[in-house]
Amino acid sequence: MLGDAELEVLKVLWDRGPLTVREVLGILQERGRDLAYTTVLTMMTRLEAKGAVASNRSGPAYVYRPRVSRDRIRRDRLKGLVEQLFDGAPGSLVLSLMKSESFTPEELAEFRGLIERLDPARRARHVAGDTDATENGRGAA
Amino acid sequence: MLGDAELEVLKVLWDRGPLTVREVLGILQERGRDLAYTTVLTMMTRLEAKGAVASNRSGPAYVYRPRVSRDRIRRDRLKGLVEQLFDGAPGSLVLSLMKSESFTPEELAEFRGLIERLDPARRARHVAGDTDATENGRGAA
DNA sequence: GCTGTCCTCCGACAGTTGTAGGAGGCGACG
DNA sequence: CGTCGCCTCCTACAACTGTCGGAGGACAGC
Repeated sequence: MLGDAELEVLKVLWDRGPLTVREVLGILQERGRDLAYTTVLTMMTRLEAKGAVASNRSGPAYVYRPRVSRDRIRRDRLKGLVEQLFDGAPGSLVLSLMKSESFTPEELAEFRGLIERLDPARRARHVAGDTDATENGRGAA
Repeated sequence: MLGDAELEVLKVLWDRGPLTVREVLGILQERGRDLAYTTVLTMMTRLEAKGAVASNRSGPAYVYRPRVSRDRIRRDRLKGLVEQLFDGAPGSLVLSLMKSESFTPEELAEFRGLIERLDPARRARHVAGDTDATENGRGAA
């Protein structure tokens, strides 16, 4: 759905809050990304058409803000990848990643903690129902 | 790089070994995927142009076989996703996935084993404290 | 030898994405 | 008042992807 360049713009909005086209352009240019003003404008217009951002006129220019969270996009991409290449089994993905990436001891510790929390059979400690419902429900459609 | 339809064809080749265009077409049609012969031919030709498959004439038709492994594609996509959306920190991805997917006890056990293998130094040590995932860049701490 | 059946090659065409130019509106300023 | 600068809108266009049709070669069977 979202292309690479579109995502790049969306990421700027996630990181730096509501911004105008010119501001986004400026930030991207600081990073060495050399684009025309209208290119960024097109990206943001398309993002709005796709429902990924919203805008409201404020002063001379429109100000855009994200309408989808980074977390939602992350989950969607992850889910797509799992279904497309890992037979729908997220565990395969994790295994694949663990085999091909090196993790810091901190990360490993974190995983350990997470596993503890996810596996009540193993350690029936206080498994607080911390299902962080950060966003709208996992609707079907 | 590879589009969805191209990947679909490649997956058939991974699963069912060297095949002709007509055989791939047949398999896809069995799955309810209704395509023209030439469409599949185009996919396979493009896959070959991209180096993802190889072919050799054998009898009346070319027989195609994968030239890139499923594992390679998996790793590449995973890496792309990590860089694009998880700040280059594979740990963030794993955390995200673990938070939003439910795993079977078998998978969790597998992860545990994997963690042990990846971090032998800490094998016996139990991590104290609740390292809260602040999700910034890894290492460099 | 003509026809039917496969196979490949070439070209086409629409939709998406990345990139941008030019037209036209509007307020600031000399 | 004319011009500059900034903003949006519309249009364009190339690359990539998904989808195919028709031309043309090779071989089987009548």
